[in-house]
Amino acid sequence: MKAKNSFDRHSFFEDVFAVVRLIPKGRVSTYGAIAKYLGTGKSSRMVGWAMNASHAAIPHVPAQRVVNRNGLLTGKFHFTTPTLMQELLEKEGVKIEKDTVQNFEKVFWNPADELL
DNA sequence: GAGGTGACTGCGA
DNA sequence: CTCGCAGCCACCT
Repeated sequence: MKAKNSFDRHSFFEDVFAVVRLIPKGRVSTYGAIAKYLGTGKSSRMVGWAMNASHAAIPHVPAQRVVNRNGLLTGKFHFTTPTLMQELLEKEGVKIEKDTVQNFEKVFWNPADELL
């Protein structure tokens, strides 16, 4: 196939990036919430996969604010350093313990609830 | 163009 | 909370 990059056309990556960038500082969201908001619904994997390309997104996407439904920093190994994700969140006021967001229900930000 | 992969989720136990 | 199973779909080779 042609060597088409994700940026050759309007892909849902951009939609994911747009939503993630809307996450307020000190808040976090989940892949499922974003997926549902975008309509991908059950395919929350696609959100995670989209985040895989977030490093190349401009402006930068605050992927550290996106965790799985358990509040676990599942994607921290995809950052520059495995500790960067936690450090960024703590710097924003989000408490992290054992790679898990503390008070997750309180800092959770649901796009389908806030944006719609 | 078929097959493999994955930063996930929901449900049952 | 943990463990296991199945479904899900865009992207890459």
